[in-house]
Amino acid sequence: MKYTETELVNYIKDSGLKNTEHRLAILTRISKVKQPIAVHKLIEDLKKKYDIDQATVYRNLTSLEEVGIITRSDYNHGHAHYEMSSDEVVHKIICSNCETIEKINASYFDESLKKLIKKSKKFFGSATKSSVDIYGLCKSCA
Amino acid sequence: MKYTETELVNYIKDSGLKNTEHRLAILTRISKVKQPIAVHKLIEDLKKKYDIDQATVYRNLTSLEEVGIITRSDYNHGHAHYEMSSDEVVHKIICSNCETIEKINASYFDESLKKLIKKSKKFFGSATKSSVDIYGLCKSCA
DNA sequence: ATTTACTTGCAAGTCTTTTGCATTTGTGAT
DNA sequence: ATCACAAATGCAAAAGACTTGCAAGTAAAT
Repeated sequence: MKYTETELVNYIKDSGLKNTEHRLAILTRISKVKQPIAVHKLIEDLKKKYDIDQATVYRNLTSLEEVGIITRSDYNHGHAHYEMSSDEVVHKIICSNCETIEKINASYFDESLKKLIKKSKKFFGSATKSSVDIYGLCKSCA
Repeated sequence: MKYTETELVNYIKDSGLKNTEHRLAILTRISKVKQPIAVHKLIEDLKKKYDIDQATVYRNLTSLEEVGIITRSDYNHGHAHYEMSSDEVVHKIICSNCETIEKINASYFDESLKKLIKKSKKFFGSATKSSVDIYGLCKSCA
């Protein structure tokens, strides 16, 4: 999935947030990586190009997540990862050692997942996000 | 699932770890809660009964997880939760606000999950752990 | 009982994330 | 264009989660 600058700007504006240089830079970076990006990596990358404070990055990650543009996931590594939000449920396999995250297509999950989400809504109240994750060791780490 | 003290002691001994008072206390506490317990809660609980240092708790959580007795999960809250390891895949619904975690039975997932794990092994190298999680707001928080 | 490797407590340190406050900047109305 | 105001930012400090070095203690095999 590719995003044009205009698309990203519109995501921000339509959400009610202000379109600031830093906010757009953060979102652009997230939109350009194929896998969820760790916050420390994101900050490191952004600091190369912009004079940006880590507090700004963290505050923007929170606001962008609140409006649903990006999605946070922890992968048992003690720090958060972010990626663009997506309607389609993506299944991931995560290396417990090096934190490599690979998306896996498993559309045969969709039906049972829909069923589970429905059940969850009845049971809980709301269901906004779902994840199907497998943990293991990637070929380099095994 | 209930565990006797002897069972827990055997888990520890069979794993090659030493059966210390603290280690058993930690494992016992984890085994007695029905849902994954947050580390800060675990430390708080244990300090009421034992003179135990947080470093000891963290070190034991790591060692018990390494040998496979307990399982760590982060739920996008910035801190780890632990529960007894289990062969059966349990599906969970997590309240993004208050961190309530409820197990949900969804055995209709088992087959597609087996398929995905098989695929993951081929694709990645190994697949040791899997999770199917739904996030939302519980009835009190909605 | 002795030995040895594993455990623990303590204190300090690291890493991740948040917060208070003064200043700056988008954006909608004038 | 300019104004006004809420939203966003930088900086520095702090809070929260977790780890580490080291000396002392302990489980368990011999």
